Amino acid sequence: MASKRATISDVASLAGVSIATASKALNGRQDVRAATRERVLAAAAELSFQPNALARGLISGQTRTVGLLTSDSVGRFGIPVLLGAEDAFGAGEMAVLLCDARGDAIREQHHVRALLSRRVDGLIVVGESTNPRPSVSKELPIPVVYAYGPSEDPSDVSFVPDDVGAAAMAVNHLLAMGRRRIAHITGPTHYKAARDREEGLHQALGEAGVAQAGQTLSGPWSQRWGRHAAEMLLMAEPEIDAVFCGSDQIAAGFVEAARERGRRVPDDIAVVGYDNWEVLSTETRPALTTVDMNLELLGRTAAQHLFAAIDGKATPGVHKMPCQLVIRDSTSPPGSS
Amino acid sequence: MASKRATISDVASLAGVSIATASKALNGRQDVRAATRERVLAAAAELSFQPNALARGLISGQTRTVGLLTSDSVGRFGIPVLLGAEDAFGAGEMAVLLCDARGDAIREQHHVRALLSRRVDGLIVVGESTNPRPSVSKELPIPVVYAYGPSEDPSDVSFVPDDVGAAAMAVNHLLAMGRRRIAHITGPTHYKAARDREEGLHQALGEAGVAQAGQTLSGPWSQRWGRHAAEMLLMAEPEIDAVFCGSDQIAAGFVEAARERGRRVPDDIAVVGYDNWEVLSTETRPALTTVDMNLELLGRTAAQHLFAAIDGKATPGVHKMPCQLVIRDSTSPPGSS
DNA sequence: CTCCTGGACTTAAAGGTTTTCGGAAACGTA
DNA sequence: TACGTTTCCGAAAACCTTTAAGTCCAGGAG
Repeated sequence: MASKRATISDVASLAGVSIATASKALNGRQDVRAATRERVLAAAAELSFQPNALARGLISGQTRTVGLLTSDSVGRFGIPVLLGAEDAFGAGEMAVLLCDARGDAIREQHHVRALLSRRVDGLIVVGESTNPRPSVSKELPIPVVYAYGPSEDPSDVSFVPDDVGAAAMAVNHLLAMGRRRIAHITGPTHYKAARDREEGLHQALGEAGVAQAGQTLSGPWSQRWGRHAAEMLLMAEPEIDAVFCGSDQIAAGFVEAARERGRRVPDDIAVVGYDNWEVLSTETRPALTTVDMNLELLGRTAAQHLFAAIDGKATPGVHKMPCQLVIRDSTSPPGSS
Repeated sequence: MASKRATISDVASLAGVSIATASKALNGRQDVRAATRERVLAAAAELSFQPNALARGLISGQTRTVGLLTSDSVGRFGIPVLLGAEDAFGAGEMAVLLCDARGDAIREQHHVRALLSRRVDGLIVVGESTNPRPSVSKELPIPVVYAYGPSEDPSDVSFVPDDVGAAAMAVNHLLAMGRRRIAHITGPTHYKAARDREEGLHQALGEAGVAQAGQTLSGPWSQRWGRHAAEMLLMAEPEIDAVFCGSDQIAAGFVEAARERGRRVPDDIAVVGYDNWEVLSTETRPALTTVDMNLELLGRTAAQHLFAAIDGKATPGVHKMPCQLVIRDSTSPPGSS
C-alpha cells in the first residue's frame, strides 16, 4: 500500500517545473519544450502518477461517467443491453455507474438523485419489458436514453426492438417454407411484446392472404405453458403445420410436447421461437429457428446516441431496432427430410 | 433543463447565511440554531440543491464508490455475484462502477488504472470460473476482494463456493435415498470446479464405503455432452441407479437421453445437477434436484468484506461459502413412485 | 540600439465543498 | 464594570487540477 498518492505537484517538483507546466506536458499541450516534457513524463512514470478524476471533473464539469439504471435485477434482457452499452463506453474512456432499482419507483428516484449528485454526464434507463414506462427525464439537467423499455414521453429518446417487424419476418419465413396452417402461442397480453408479435403475425398472414390456424394462445412465458398450449392446440387444430412461439421457452415446451404426441419437428410441424436464448435455442433438438433481438447492438446504439445527446445532438423519438431471424433446424419445407 | 445547478453558495445566500453555516446545517452538525437550519433546508429544497459529490470526494478522499471488475462478459456466474454486491452497496450510499475486461489482461490493467484515477474506495474482482487467477492487488492503494474466482495470492481476500462440500452433500443425498451405483458426468478437467466436485464425490463415497459406478466422464458443460455421456454410460454401466452431474445443462441432457432409452427418472435413475440454473432445473421434467451456489449471497458477502477492508479490517485468505442442495423431483428412493 | 515577436515557463484563479479557528453577541458572575 | 462562558456564525484554507493571463528572455527587424 503506497504511502500516499502522487499529485501533479509532486510530479512538478520532481521534474523541477511548475504545476502548470507539468499539466501541459502531461496533457500533450503546446508551449512546452520537448526536453521539459520528457522530464515531466519521466517523473510522472516514476511516481506512477494518476490524475485525480475528481479534481478534473470539478473544473471541466464533465465526469466522463454515465449512469445505467436497470429495473430488472436478474434481467434476461437487461444484461445484454448493459453489456452492449458498456462495450460502447469502454471503447472510449467512459465509465458506467450501475444502479438496480428492482422495479421500485421510489428506489429509482433515489438512484437518480445519487447519480445526479455524482454529476454523471448522462443516463441510460433499461426496462424489464418493452412496455412503455414513466419518463424519468422531466427537469433533469442531463440527457437520458431509454433502452428496451421505451419512455411514455415521445420527446424522450428510446430504443426498442422491432417486434412487429421481427414477427412478420418469422412468419414470412414459415410461409416461404410452404407452411399454410400457422398457429401462435405467446405470453401474457399485458406484455406489449406479446401484442406486437401477434400484430406482426397478422400483418404477414394478411399480406399472404392466409388465415391463422386457431386462436392465439396466451399464457406465461414458460416452457410449462408451451407444453400445455401444445396439448390444447394439437387437440383443437390437429392439422397445423407450423407454430410461431412468443419465446424460446414456449417453443422448447411445444417441441417437447409435440414430439411426445408423435408429431415430428420440423417435418410435420415447423416451429419458430423468439429471443435466441442460447441455452434453449441451440441445445434443444432440433435446434430452434428463432428471432434474435440483437440486444447488445441495441445497448451499444443507445450508448452511442447518449453520447450524441451529451454533445447536444439529441435524437428524440422511439427508434425501432431491426431484429434478425436465426434459422436452425426447427423449420424446413414440410416433410423434406 | 435547469438553467444551472445550484451550489451550496446559492443556498447560503438565499437563506441569508454564510457557506459554512449552510454546510453545517445541511450535514446536520451542531452549532446551528434550529431556526437557521430550517431556513437553510428550505432554501436547499427550493433550489433542489444536490451536493457535488466530486467536490466532497476531493476533500474527504472518499468517493463512496467501488469498482466491479468482471472477466466474463455474458457471465452466467458473474451476474448474480454482481447483483448481490450491488445489493449490499445499494443499501448504503455506495455506487458501483462496472468494468468488463472480457478476459483480457491488458484491458483489465487499463480498467484498474481508470478506476484508480476515479479514486474508487475499493475493488471487487469477479472471475469467470473458480480457477485461481493472477492477483491484481499488487501495490494497489485500495483494498481488493475476489469473488467466485479466487486470487492466486493467498494473502488476498477471496470468496469462492465450497464445491467440494456441496458435491459431497449432493452425493450424500443420493446415498440417503438408497442409491448405491452412482456415476459421475462433469465438465472439462481444466476447470477447478470439475475437479473439486469430483473430489467431493470421492469423499462422500469413500466415507460411505461405496465404489463409484464407472469412470468419471469429462466433457463440455453442455446439454449435448450430457446426452452423449448418457449413451456411453448406459451402455457401459447399465445397472447404475444414480448420476451426479457437474452442471444442470449436463443433467438436463442426461435426463433427456435416459428417458429416450427407457430409463425412468427418478424411479430407475436419480439425477442431481449443479448450478440451479432455473430455466433448466425447474422447467425440465422431472424438475432437477441440484446444487445452488448462493452466488448472490457470495457477492453480498464479498461486498461486505470489502467494506470491512476499507475500514482497515481486512480478512485475508480464500473463504469457502456454503452451497445449498435444492431437492426437487429428480431424486427419490428407488422405484418409490 | 530599440522595439517587437513569440516561445517557455510561472502565477493565480477557479471549480464546490468541508472544516478549523476565530469573532461576536448574549448572558451570568464577581 | 470587568471577565468568563456559551452559543451561533463567518472567514479562509484545503483538496487537485486546468487554464487564462502574465513574466521573462532571446532573437530578428528596423
